[in-house]
Amino acid sequence: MLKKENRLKKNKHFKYIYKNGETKVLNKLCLTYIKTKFKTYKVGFSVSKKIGKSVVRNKVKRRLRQSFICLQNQVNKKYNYIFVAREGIENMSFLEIKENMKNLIKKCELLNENI
RNA sequence: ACAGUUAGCCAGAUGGUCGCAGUAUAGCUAUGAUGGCUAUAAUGAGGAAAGUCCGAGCUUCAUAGAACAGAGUGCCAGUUAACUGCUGGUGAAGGUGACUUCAAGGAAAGUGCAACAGAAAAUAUACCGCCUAAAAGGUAAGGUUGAAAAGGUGGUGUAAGAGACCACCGCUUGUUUGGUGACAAACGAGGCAUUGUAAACCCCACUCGAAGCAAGGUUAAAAGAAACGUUUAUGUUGUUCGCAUUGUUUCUUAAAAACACCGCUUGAUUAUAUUGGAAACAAUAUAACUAGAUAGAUGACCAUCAAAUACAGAACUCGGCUUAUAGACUAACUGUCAAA
RNA sequence: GGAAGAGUGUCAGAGUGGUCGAAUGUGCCAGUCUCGAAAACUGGUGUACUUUAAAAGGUAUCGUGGGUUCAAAUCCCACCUCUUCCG
Repeated sequence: MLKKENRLKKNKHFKYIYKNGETKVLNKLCLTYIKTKFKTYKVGFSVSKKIGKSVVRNKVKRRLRQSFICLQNQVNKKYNYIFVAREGIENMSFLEIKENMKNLIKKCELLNENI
């Protein structure tokens, strides 16, 4: 799991990022990001009720978290991120999601490959 | 062997690497705050956690108040904290059977409804018919309609007919016996009057105050703006009475006006044994403490088990009901066929 | 987590248990009008299966499945889907 300080929690923060951040979409995964005001970066995940029942939603959320943990060290740490799942993601395997996330971050030019 | 009925049980396991949650212990740090970080330890979703359909605990709302309205239940006995639940029985219906199902009081307290068709839909003014020569009547056997037509079948009887009378069956009703009781059986009597519908209104008996952990409480509580109101407003399910509070509500800014902490998990708890009971269930003894999150904890990868998983994720807590469900197992019983 | 409400032709939306496949509007089709269109006016029109040479007919269907009733879109029960409200 992510550490507590790296999680987005407040509804207010989510609203702020949605309002002011930039959004990009790739293959049923959506990323909204903005420069951070906190000491470290923060990440949030959003999975809506459209995707399925609670079991399915939990599964998707866990896979998203796990994929982010794998990419954690390669990501630019001066930004806040929200990942939003779209319909169809429940049929993708873990590896597909991980690969997809990596490409999405690359597309936003936030991937720091030197570190 | 095949086909079934009932009851019960399991809900992938083991090992390795990384990672999460609260708890306990130790250390470091220092917040408005019971905070934050690191290490170690053991623990960490279900049989339905689901639907929210019933019932309770718990909390708040005058005194837990009054009346009317409203809602629910409905064979009998037992059981439970409580229930529309459960257990056993009675009756009815279904099945060859094991067995299963049932909102199963009252239509003789009253009101309503029964379309179309039909003579007539409940007070029979009787259409065709039958009978008396006709008139005026008698008749409810036969006909047609309809979901339903005024006890049924067979005889006696008659002008023709009719429970008018008789036998059997059904119905109503009385007594006796058995049973705690629902009810059953036996023996008589009536001579059939009074169709169906109460998951139509209703009557009878019993039960129900309301809202829900987003309940509600604790600490702290700065500045600005708007709306309503001056005995109104708000709360107490609907209405009336009665009662309580004295301002109430909303928005903006700063971590924040709770997004902190309590409520929150030791409980009608779980496991085992014994006793009582036909069973549901109850009593006693011993042992155990077993999730408590708040953008919301169980995941990712690898190996083995022939193969590999269905329905599905705690959100204050229990007892039921209902619905979803791959695969595997246990026990008892029934029918058919074959062989001995 | 808790509390309410809704589901009827293509779409919107009425509907006392009985002549209801079901008012009305909209959409679609045909006609009148016009040089041609629009508007207006008139008439028709749900879907599936079945039967027939065709017309006319028959059966089912008011979210799904049961029940009460002679008879259910309507009454009762269970389930499914959608919507709204409570910080």
